[in-house]
This record gives sequence, C-alpha cells and structure tokens, in this order.
Amino acid sequence: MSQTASIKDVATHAQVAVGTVSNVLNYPDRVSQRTKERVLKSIAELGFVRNDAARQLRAGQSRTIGLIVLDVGNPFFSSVARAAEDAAAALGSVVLVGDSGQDSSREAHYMDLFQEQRVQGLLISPVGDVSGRIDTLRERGVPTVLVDELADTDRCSSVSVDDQEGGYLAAKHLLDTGRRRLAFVGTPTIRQVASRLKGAQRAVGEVTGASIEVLDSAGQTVLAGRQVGNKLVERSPEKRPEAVFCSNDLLALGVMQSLTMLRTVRIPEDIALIGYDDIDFAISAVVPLSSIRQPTEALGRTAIELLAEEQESGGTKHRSVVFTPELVVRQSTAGA
Amino acid sequence: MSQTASIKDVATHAQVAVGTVSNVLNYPDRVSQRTKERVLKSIAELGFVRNDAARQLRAGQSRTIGLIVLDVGNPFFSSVARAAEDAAAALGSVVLVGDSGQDSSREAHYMDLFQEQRVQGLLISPVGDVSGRIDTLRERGVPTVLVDELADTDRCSSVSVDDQEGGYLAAKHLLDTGRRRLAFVGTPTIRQVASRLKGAQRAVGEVTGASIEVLDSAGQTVLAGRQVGNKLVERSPEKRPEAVFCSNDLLALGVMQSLTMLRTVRIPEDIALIGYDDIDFAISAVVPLSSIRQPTEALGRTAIELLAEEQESGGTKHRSVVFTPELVVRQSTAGA
DNA sequence: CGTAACAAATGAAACGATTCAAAGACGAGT
DNA sequence: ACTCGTCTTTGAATCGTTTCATTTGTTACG
Repeated sequence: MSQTASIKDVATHAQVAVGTVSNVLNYPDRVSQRTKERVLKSIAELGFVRNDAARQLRAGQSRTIGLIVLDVGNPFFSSVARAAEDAAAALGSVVLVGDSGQDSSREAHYMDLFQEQRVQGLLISPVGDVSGRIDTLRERGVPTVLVDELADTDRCSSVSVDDQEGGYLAAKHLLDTGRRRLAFVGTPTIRQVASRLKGAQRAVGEVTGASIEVLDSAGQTVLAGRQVGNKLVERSPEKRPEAVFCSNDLLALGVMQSLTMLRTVRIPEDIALIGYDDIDFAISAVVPLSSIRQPTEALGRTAIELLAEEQESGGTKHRSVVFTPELVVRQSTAGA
Repeated sequence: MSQTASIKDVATHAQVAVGTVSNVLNYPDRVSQRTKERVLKSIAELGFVRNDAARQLRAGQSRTIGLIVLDVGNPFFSSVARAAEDAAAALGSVVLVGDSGQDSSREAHYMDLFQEQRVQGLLISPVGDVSGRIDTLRERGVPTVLVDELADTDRCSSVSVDDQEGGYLAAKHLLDTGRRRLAFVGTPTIRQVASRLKGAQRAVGEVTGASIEVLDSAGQTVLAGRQVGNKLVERSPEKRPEAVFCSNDLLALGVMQSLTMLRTVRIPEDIALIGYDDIDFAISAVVPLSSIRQPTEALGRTAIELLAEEQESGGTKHRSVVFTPELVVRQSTAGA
C-alpha cells in the first residue's frame, strides 16, 4: 500500500487478468462496462499509477522530445521552448529541455542522455558542427530537426530565420538614419552571429564612406554587453562609433547600461543602438530598444511539425523552413 | 545495425555473458582488463546505447527530478530552475521542468506525469493547496520540497523567501521617501502576492496618514502590468497614487511602459515605482527599477539539497529554509 | 438443438537492463 | 595432489507493462 501498486495488484484486486487491466487503460472499448467499472474502482482504491518506464520499455520508444538550446536564460530560447512544449503537448508528447550553454561537451552530454532516454526525436540549436552525430542519430531512427540553423535538405530538416537578412536590415536601418561609423558587438564564432555580421557588412558595402568594426564580446549576455559598453565609454568621444549593432538584445541592454550609467553618452543622439530578437524587455529599456524581431512562436511550433513529418516519413524526407526577420524601430535608433 | 543494439547483442558480439557487459558498464573494477577491452570494443562497434527505460524499470526509480513552476517565462523562475538543474547535475540527476502557468489543472497534470515517470522527487511552487496530494506522494515514497512557499515542517520540506518581510521592505522604503498614498498591483489570490501585500499593509499601518489601495492585475506578466498602468493613466492626476508597489518586476515593467508612454507622468517624481524579484532587466529599464531581490541561485540549490535530505531520511525528516529578501534602490523610487 | 459469429477476458511472452547466487579459474600453501 | 581463498564470469530471475493468439461466454439463426 505504501509503495506503488502494479497492474498485477490491480488485476488481483479486481479479480481480472492483467491484460484486462491494460485494456481498460489503453483500449476501453474492448472492455465491458461492468468490468471496466470494477477495474477503475480498484485502480482508485489502490492508488495505482502507470509505470512509464515499463510502458516505454515495451513500446521501444518514449513520448519525449529532446530540445537542446544555447541558453535557456535568453528569452529568445525560452520563448521557442515554450512554443515547442505547447505544440508537443497537443500531440501527447513532453519536451525535455537541455541547456548547452554554447559548450560542445555539454551539448554532447545532452545528446547522449536523450539517446539513452530513447526520445522520439531531437530538436537542436547546435553549437558547432553536429552533422556527423545527426547522421548517426538518423541511422538509429532518431529524427532530428535543427532549430535556428539552416540544414542541407538532403540530410535533415530545419527551422531557421534568415540571419544575414536580419543583419542587413539592422545595419541598413542605421545607415538610413545617417550613421556611417558602425560597430558590431557579438561573438562571431557562433554561426548565427557570423551571419548577422555578414549581412551587416553587405549593407555597409553598399554605402560609400561607411565602415563597421567588430567588437568581440565574451558571451552573449547582459554582463558581456556591459563589459563592451565600458570599453566604448573609455574611448575618446571621436573614436566612438556612431551606431552599435548588437547580435542580441541581452548584449544591447548591457551596452545600454554602461553607456547610460555615465551621463556623457546619449542614446540615440551620440550613439544609436540596435539589438536582435526583440525580447519583451526591449521595449521597456531605459531607451526603448530597436531590434530585429524573430518569430519565436512559429519557430517552436514549426520545429515540432517538422519532427512529426520526419517521423511519418521514417526519416527519409527533409524540409527546411526559413522565416524572415522584421525590423522594429524604437527610440534607441531615432533619427540622428 | 540500423536499430539500436541491446546489451544482449553486445554480449554475443564480445562472446561474454550479459551480466559481464552490465558489469563493465556499472562496476568496471569487477571485470578483468582483457574482457573489459573486448566488451568496450564491441560497444563501440555496435554503437550500443543504454536503454534508460529498462534500467529504470529494474531500478524502480528514475534519475529524474520534477520541478513545477508557476511561469518559466518569468526570469525569477528560470533562474531558480537553472540553479536547481546545476545542483542536480552534480548529483547525476536531471531536472524536468513543468510550467503550471498558475493553473491547478496543468499543475495536476504535471504531478501525474511526474508520478508516472517515477521521479526521484518533486520540487513544486504550488498554485493552490496541494498538501493533500503531497501527503499521497510521500506515502508513495516520492519526497517533495515546496519551492517559494513555506511548509509545515511536520509534513514536508520547503525553501522560501520571507514574502511578508519583502513586502514590508518595499512599502517601508516608499514611505521613507515621503510617499503616503500607495497602490499595490498584483493578484492576491496567489499566496506569495498576498503575503507581500500583507507586509506592505503592515508598513502602511505604522505610518499615520498613509494608505494603500489594491489594484488587481490579470496575471503576473508585462502585459497585465501594462493594462493596470493604462488604468492609472486614465485617472485624473490627483486620484493617482504617489507610489506603486508591484508584486513582481514583470508587472512593474509593464506599468512603467504605460506610464512613460504618455509623457504626462514622470517616474519617480509623480509616481514612484518598485517591483519584486530584481530580475536582470530591472536595472536596464527606462527608469532603472527599484526592487526586492530574492536569492534565486540559493533557492534552487537548497531545494535540491533538501530533496536529498528527504531521500536519505526516507521522507521522515523535514526542514524549512527561509531566506531574507533585500531591498535594491534605484532611480524609480528616488527621493520625492 | 447445433453452430456460426462475435464480444470479452485470459495469460504467457516479450521488451532490455540489473542483480546475485553459483560456478569456474587460478595460484598459494601444506 | 588437495584444499582454500580470491578474482572472474555466468545466466536465470526480476522489474511492470503491452501484445496477441487462445479460450470462454453470449447471442442469433437455421
């Protein structure tokens, strides 16, 4: 009684066979009203709870989907995760979230863990090149969908946002408002960041006399942004850029904190600032932050849809969905 | 080959017994160097991956800890969750996060789910009164720790922060800066919110001529805050409160958005504003937001520690840890 | 009354790991 | 040569479900 009852205990208590109890649970139509009631009564009395491990073992597969993100603390990813969870719940699945923290070994750790759990499928925002491992997974029947990263359509599915276009939009906007000396803040070792930078450089290339310098940040957090901001403040005013494009909003908010802390720099008059992701907090920043909005909700939902397609096709058909980002102009980049 | 190999396949391939393979995996010391190497080679060649479901079934318990929070989108909870995950990882466990969204039925759903998974234990920020269910869980050998909620020490363990004290600190601070007509924004149906309100009312009671009105918000989000803020703006200036205490930072940021949108209200001159939680974004708000800081990191870590204690004692010994919140003063409540 | 047709209930056989009592191998000591 | 002790290895039993070929029960019909 103290410990959990098994289906066998229920069967004994209700005076039926174990198969019947299982049928009550999984195929109620196959069981007569009378016995069904009796079994359900026993289940309630014994406080029986299905043992999922046993069910999975028999089924050979869990009802779990693994999701590996680069940083759950980043509202962009938590939003994608939430959308994925909701979409999965509608299919009767549960999403397990792993945070790689942009570290390949933690990423590998979660991939191993999810394999042991025999997840239905894997959604992953890869840190480095994981194509080899994904091939292995596919061979083993674990469909995989890349999230926020474009894939070869002949290898696996993916949902992503056109980062280069986003970077272009951001830089173009800064240039359109008259700024010429731009700076880019981020860690270009991350693919998304590199693409955004590339897009920005393309926009700069289209305007004569425009330039963009790259400021490498130690991470993609508010704190890292604050550090970069401090360095900017230390520079003599004429050496500061006229506009700063940060590879995400956390960095941008950090930079903003540093710049506004000392009252010598004004945003957007002295330095315009634009971020990326358009997280909820961007609008309520010291100076409402311009940003590039990504459809997080659609990303998460579509990732689950593609995973379902992969499963149905047995991992043979792949599809890539690319969303287009959108410029959101606020006060931080108001006309010079 | 395409599908995953079992321990039996490995045994056949390496020409040893299944028990030996298991020993290589779990008790490497019991196996001779020679066979160990042979088995490991076979494991690599067959691409064997342990089936966690089978292991759990045999073990009778998973290496998973369930965590049910009120809102993962709230940085307060995501921070607690992260700390718990890190602490659990150190013990070789994984944390599964469920979001109740302050809805009892979703909360119940996750409790059922976690029971089916035979989690090691449960950490929960309860929506309503779950003491009955927790008693049931304890009987079934699932230790539970309340998070952000004080428990009867003779029933289960808990980690929390003194919400009444936090509410008192916030209101006291507003009163200390000369404000008298206060407003409280939140949904007092949630226990934490009710306690914070109670603390605030105590502070108000200590000052003659001070008053506090309660503005019920539809939720605890930025959006809900914005709605309350809009109502405040609609009021004639003399009917507006002199200071607003929001039950969390999301609400406060929402209120701030509404108030600053129309340029008629100045923060802190016309209305002072203080939030709760001191999330990372509070400092970079339009007007840097005063708040009540809670030790999220310690909450998550301690929750796991208490769970471990519960497990060791077999669910007989309970302990409650209460942290003290801390006032963080920023510009949004600068002297009147 | 016999039997065909269908519905309901049965229970043994998986699933894949871990455990543990027992057997086997080997060297040392007498 | 024999026994004892130590170190390895073995393989059947077990965990709690689901599945499915069979059996049992019931009704309808010629």
